[in-house]
Amino acid sequence: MKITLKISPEEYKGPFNLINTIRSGQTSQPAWFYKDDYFRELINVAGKPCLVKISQRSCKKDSTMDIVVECPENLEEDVIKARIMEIFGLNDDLNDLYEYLRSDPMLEPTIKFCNGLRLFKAHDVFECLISSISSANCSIIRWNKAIKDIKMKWGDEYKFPSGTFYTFPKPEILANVPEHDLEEMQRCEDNLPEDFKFTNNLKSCGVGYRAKYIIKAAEMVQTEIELDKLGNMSYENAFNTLLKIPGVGPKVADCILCYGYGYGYGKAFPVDVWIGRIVSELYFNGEEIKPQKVRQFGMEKFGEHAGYVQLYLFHYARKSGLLDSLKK
DNA sequence: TTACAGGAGCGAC
DNA sequence: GTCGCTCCTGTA
Repeated sequence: MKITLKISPEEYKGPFNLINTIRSGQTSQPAWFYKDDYFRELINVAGKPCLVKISQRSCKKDSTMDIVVECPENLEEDVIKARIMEIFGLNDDLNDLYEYLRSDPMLEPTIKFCNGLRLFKAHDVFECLISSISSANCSIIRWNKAIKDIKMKWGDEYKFPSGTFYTFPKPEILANVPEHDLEEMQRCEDNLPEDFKFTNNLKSCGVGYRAKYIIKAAEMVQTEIELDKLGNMSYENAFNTLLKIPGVGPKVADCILCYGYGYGYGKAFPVDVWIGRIVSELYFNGEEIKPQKVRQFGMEKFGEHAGYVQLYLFHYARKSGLLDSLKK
């Protein structure tokens, strides 16, 4: 059945820009599929797979969101709305954030370049974990494609009037997929034609050497790591727990806490080379600083706003040309 | 064509 | 604990 609803600017604090939020490359999930003015994704709402389509009328910032939900049975509007509010960071108070950003001359310019940009939270923390592992040492385009490939190959397929969508596979599925084409070949008992292309393995999705990390991560979340409990731990505890997973270092762990769990972990400050260069340029006269120091600096200086500050600094640098100037 | 960019793992110190 | 090499793929 089909449910339509709206979320108006009066329902959240500060501006919201849907396109920028979805396309900002946050590792909670790949960008949603875009067609005919609507961004689309299959979301689990109250245990039901629903196709959620969202459009923000015209390009005007702060404009109302039009939402169409296709789901197998009737769902409370409030439940759907709460889920969407959570995913798009609409419970975060951006007026409060902007007041904070304006108090620092280095951060103040980020506001006009990132207006309405919000944390894009995971709708599936396991997907966020694997997305974040895949993003390491990799471009946004590449890891987005990899995750979409994984969903198509091993996710559950759901057909809706407006198209076919896939869930992110459960850990027990992903833990058992072949790592590379040799392993896939060994598992085939049939007589295959000589020129058969092996494409049902993780490496064929473009994750490269991270394939073995992904499989191991999928195993670990079924045994020693309980993703559901991470959200209730102290930040340090959750961070150290995530570091046990292969392929998860400090940057990836912070991304998972920031985008996967949001709320309590506003102080996570994911540091990649770009954030390192930006922080160095803005606060240390371009002097080279080690990532660990940048992380410590970010967490101490920006406190509970650290996650948003890193998001805003990166996009400000991208759009203002600062990033290009740092490449030289 | 080859060189390099991008985080994390790993072995050497 | 820190250094430097390696992993894979896309891009220049």
